[in-house]
Formats: sequence, C-alpha cells, structure tokens
Amino acid sequence: MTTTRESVTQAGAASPRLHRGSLTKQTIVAAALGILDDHGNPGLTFARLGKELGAAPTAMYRHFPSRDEILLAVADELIGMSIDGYEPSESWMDSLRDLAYRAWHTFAAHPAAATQTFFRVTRGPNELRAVNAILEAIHRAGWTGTEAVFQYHVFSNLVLSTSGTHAARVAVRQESEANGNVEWNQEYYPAHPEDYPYVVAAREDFRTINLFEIYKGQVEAVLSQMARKAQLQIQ
Amino acid sequence: MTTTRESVTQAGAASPRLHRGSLTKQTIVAAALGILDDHGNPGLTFARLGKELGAAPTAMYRHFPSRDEILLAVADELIGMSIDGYEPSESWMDSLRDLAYRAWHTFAAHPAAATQTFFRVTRGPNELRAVNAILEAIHRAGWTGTEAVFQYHVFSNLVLSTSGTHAARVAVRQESEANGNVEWNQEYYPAHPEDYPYVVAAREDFRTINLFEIYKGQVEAVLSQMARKAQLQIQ
DNA sequence: TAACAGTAGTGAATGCCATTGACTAAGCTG
DNA sequence: CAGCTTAGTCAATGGCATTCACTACTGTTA
Repeated sequence: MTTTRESVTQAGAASPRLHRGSLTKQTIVAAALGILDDHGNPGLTFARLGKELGAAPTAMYRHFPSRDEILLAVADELIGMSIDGYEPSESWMDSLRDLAYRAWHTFAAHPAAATQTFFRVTRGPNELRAVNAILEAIHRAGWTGTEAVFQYHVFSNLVLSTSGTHAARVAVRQESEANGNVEWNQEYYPAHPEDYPYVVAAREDFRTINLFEIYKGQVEAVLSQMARKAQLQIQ
Repeated sequence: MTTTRESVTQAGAASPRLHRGSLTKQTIVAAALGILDDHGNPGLTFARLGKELGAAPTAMYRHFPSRDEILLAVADELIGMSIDGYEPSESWMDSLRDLAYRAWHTFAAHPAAATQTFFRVTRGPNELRAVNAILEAIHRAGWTGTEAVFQYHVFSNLVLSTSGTHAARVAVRQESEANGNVEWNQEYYPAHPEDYPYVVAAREDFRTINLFEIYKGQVEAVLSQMARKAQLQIQ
C-alpha cells in the first residue's frame, strides 16, 4: 500500500490536502472567534487555527496578511453580532440604550476577542452600520451637524470604552484562573489603614457591586445630559 | 591594565558583572516605562531591558517573576504619576475633574504603558492613594455607604476606561506609523453610501473632533448626574 | 581572618510563535 | 490538453519568555 492518498476520516493520520475553496475569510474569522472564546488570547495561534480548520498552520496567510488583520476582521464580526437584529424603537433614548446594552453583552460573551479589538477602527461594513444607527438616534434627539457628531462620540466612545474595559477585565480573570490562580475579589486591604480612611470604611461595600448597574449609570448620565442639552437648544 | 574592572562608560565593551545592588524594582520599572515610551509595546523585551540597564537579559527574574508582573508594577507607577502633586480643591467637583484630567494626561503621555495596564488591578500603594482620593471627594459630594461606592465606580471606571482606550488608540497609531504605514483619519467612506445616509452627511464633521473635549463631555455628564442625585437625596 | 550561606547576576538551553519563501497541485482559460 | 494562477503545504528563520545550573559578591559568624 502506498501512502500517496489517505482517507479523510482516518484517525490521527496526516490529512490529505484540503480542497480549493475550503478556507474563506468567513470560516477563518469564525474559527478565530471560537478559539478566543475557548482558549483566551494567547490561545489564538496560527498552529491552532490550522488544526481547528484541518489546514496547514500557514494556510491563513492566503486570506489575511497577518495575525493583526484577522483580529481586525474579528472586530468587525463582533460589531456585527452587536447590531444584528437591532431595530430603532420609537424613543431615541431607548434606541441608544438598546445599542449600548447590545455592545456590553456581546463583549461580555466574547471577552478575549473584545479585549483585543474594541479600540480598533475596522472600517468594515458592520462598523458603518453601527455608526449610522447611532447617528440616526442622535438626530431624532434633536442634534444636527458638528454637534451631532460630538454627541455621537460622547456616546459611542463611552459604550466602547467601558464595555471593552469590562471585557478586558473578564479576560484577565479567566486567563489567571486558567493558570491556576485563585480568585481575586474587588477588595483593598492597605498596609497602613490609617492612611486610607475612606478605602477602609468602604471595604465592605466594594463587595456588593454589580458592574452592569454601574454601566447603566454611566449610560444614563450621558443620555440625560444629551436630552437636557438638546432641550436647552430648542428653547 | 587588567580587565577585572571596567569603566561603566567604556563604549561597546563586554560589560563586567554588575555590582550587587545595581538592579532594583524601581530602576527596572523606570527602564520598562522608558522603553515602552520609546519603542512601543512590542519593544518591551527582556533583551532590551537588559541592554538598557547594562545587565543580562534574565537578570530581571531576580526581581519580578514574569513580564506580566513588571507590567503590573508599571501600572501602579502610572497611577502614582497621575496623583503625585494632587491636592483636593474646595469644590468636590473640581477635585474629581482634576483627578480625571490627570489620568487622561498621564495616559496620553505614556500610551503604550497605559494600554497594557489601565484595566489591571495593581493592589499597589498608588492605587490605594487614588481610590482614597476619589472616595474622599465623593463623600464631600454628599454620598455615603454603598451609594458612595457605586458613584466611585461610575466615576473611576469612566475615567480609566475612556482615558485608557484613548491611550490604546494613540499607541496603535504610533506603532502603525513606526511600521511605515501612512496616517488614517477618523473618516468613513462607505461602498454603498445610500445605505448609510447619516454617516455620509456627517463625514465632514468627523474631521473636526477634539478627543479631550469629548472626554470632558463624558466627565461632566457623570459629575452633573452625581450632583443632581445627591441634591435629590438631601431634599 | 576564614569559612559559609544566601542570593543577585550570568549564560546556555528550550520550546513556542509569526512570518517568509519555495514548492505542489487544483481548477480555470484557451 | 497545455499552461497559468493561486490556494494550500512544508521547511526554514529569527525573536521571544522562561528555566536551570552556575558563579561570585556580600554579610555573618567563629
């Protein structure tokens, strides 16, 4: 028996060459996102990507020029997951709330991917959709021109920064747990308590914090300022 | 002249063994920060750290167990740079503004370092100082107990997230420039403009944006909500 | 002053990783 | 069916963090 050809299903055997259209940007991005979810950021290597897709480690280079470009594509995918299914509600405030919460939950569900991408400008189609949706709601709030763009940045930058930072913290915790580290609580125990009276007094309260509630507080602060200032303009 | 001892300033010669107390956490952190400033994140390697300090590449392992721990120490250093010289002003709002702007400017001045650290909990002494300073101002605003801690998180999380994200974007741009890439503007040019009317209409206005002004808008939104809610409580 | 202990600094592996360039063959074009 | 383009493969290459055994400095104790 020659070894020139082997069955695909043969266990553990060296795989035959992949067919021509087997790999696409889409499948690679999906695999990358899955790997990030399962193994965190250091887990995303060309070797693992190849194994996951049944391809040679370097096959991705036919579709992306570098690891960073794959990440950028994942970024746009994440934005797409956030707005898929979004419909503007009657109230512009509810529309923006919806968009804000969607970003939070998408990032929280894919912390490793979000960590590496939330601060990147993808220039992809989904980013455009999202920018357009936010601007649309802000126009309904009564803003136009430069000031609408200003409010757009205040809102979208808040949403991306805080949701992304939350994801980054979740990712750090997951990786530290993966490395066998025990859990750290959001607590502070100073060596010289007398120097930090407010920290000491608040120690108990630091435990009871719900991060999504804090996010909601930040979003409401921006939205209510947006509404208040728009009203002032109208008068 | 024997070569058992050589002048520190001797150019290019193989260095003699370093004296015993030459390396400290402090000097290593300072060198790491300098390297991050000059060469960006991928520039921070044990090799370069060694060269910078005139030590063997692995010498740092006597002071830090891993690269990540060095980064954590840099994080606390950055927080320290932010609050050094801070004095509470009479107005609690001005105090928080001051702290917010300090963080922004420190992060903006050290973008690579900030990028890797702003979302980390350092548990270092400077972090404690900062937490205490913020809580102190929030107490003067009229908040106590759990609600003070809630407001603390709303404020500090906003400041760290948005200042840190800004730093991350600056760092990305610097590294892309270092790689010879040309500048990218904050612009959007959709392939099918008719699908993104608001983006198209706003294209010109995207150019005129001052990021620090946006940050100020976000900080004011949170501060004014904090003030408003505190007043409601008092009544 | 002479051993000695502890440990800071060194230097040579090790193993993982992204990226490159040459090679192979699959499928289109004529 | 000959030839071309290019997706997929394979074997380097060079950089990196980390480990481990080694060396010698400094302070302690006799």
